[in-house]
Amino acid sequence: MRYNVKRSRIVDLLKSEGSGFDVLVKGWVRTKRVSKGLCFVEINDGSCLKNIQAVADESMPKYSIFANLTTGTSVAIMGRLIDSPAKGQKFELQTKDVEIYGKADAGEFPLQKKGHSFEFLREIAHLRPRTNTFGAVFRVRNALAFAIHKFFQERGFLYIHTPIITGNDCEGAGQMFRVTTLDAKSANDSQNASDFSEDFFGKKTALTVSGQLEGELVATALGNIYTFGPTFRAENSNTTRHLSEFWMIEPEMAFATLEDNIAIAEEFLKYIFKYCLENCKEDMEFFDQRIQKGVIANLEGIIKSEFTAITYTEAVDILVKSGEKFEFPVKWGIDMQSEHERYLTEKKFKKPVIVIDFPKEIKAFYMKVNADNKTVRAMDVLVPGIGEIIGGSEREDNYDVLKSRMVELGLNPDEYWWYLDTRKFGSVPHAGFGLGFERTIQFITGMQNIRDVIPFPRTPKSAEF
RNA sequence: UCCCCUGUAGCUCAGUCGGUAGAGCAGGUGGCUGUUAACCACCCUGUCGGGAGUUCGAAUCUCUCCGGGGGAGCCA
Repeated sequence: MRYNVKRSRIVDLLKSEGSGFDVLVKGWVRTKRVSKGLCFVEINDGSCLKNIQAVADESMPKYSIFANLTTGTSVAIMGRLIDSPAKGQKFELQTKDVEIYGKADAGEFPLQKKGHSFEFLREIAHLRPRTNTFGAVFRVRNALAFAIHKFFQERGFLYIHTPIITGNDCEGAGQMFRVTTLDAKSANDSQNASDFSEDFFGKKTALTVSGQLEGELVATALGNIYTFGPTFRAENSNTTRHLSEFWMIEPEMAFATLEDNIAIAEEFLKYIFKYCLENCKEDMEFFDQRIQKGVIANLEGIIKSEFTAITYTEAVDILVKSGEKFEFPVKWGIDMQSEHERYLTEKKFKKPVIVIDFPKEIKAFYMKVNADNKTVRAMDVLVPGIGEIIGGSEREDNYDVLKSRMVELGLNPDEYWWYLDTRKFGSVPHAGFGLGFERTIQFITGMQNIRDVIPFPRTPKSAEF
């Protein structure tokens, strides 16, 4: 179809100031309704949640083509944008011409006009972006990614790319995916013989479980940095909160303490929530109505509230005195279970809670040890429904303490010589945290399963598409 | 990895005491001048997840394998 009109995005047409002019729309047929000599076709082009309704009657030259369009067909519609005479939409297209790009057989196309279960849609992940819910999810995902960059860029943080293939094993953050060019058998042999000289990198390598250590190296030169990239965990986790491949944001700040870390985490979360509410209004209303009632009010409440920060010791105290019957009894020194986090965020405080100063035994080697020599300067930001959304800490900046912590936890300091060097040469106090990108999308949208906030989820036994 | 639930038409699901399967939607055909998950009528649709067993007879009971979901652990 050749016209002097440029393709318009539906989002722009529906916001149009006036009407009565010709426009060209390209998209996919969502639904169709036919009466005698009159047909309504709704087109969606992904630019927004709403469809635009195209109307034609028998006087339109290509009416039979128009009236025979089926759900899923890709089309170009040329027509006049008019004020709709019927209720339900402000504007509609009075169709003058139609062209089919690609048909979609009505008997075969799996997406119907009606709602589908998310389980079913996961099996057709290649087509699910064409649904209302997933269109909205991916638009919010995009906005959130942009908001994160915007937040850090406005504050002078530099976006740093840390490696995806990493040579330092046993980072302690979880099981790692091996990266090798050896065939499966010799890779296994090598594992036992710990001989990787034949392998591509000449050493044992894996996909990163965190960019933090490398992030620290750069932060101790450039000041404030952040990473935003894919992260991989080979854990056999089967939950609504875990993926084998997910995206993580890790800011790292030189000359910063745990208190600075807490302040920036709170400001950050409020900023990105606000950005999504303001820039994805229509999609957020959809989530509020159809996915989880109250998500908008919940986010608005959080933006206005002040986060509560309590120490681990205080948290244990609250839990012990709560009178709740927990499956895992609470006592100082244990790691907090989901049920404990839930109690704090959902019952006790009913908002995000920051827990700090955890026992050093249950936290990572790089966290700064407090003066009491029992706890470390860690922080977990817990939110209702999801649990831990941010995990961070002030880092141990004392060379000797860090080295002995590594030994305590069974790590070989020689393998981290480059990390230790930052404490040897011009060491500075510094802090940072990690934010799970998908968990944040879950929290914002109210989507229950993490597999439904990433286009093509990777989970144990599942890597189709 | 552990615990629980689940698998019936393309989708969502019903199927009682064990007697060989059904509804809505989708799809097809026809009808209807403005529909909004349009409506009305008619038509089509099944290795009841696979295998084995109990039984005269299994969607239904038992065992087993596979898939899916939820919870837990691990974590973000």
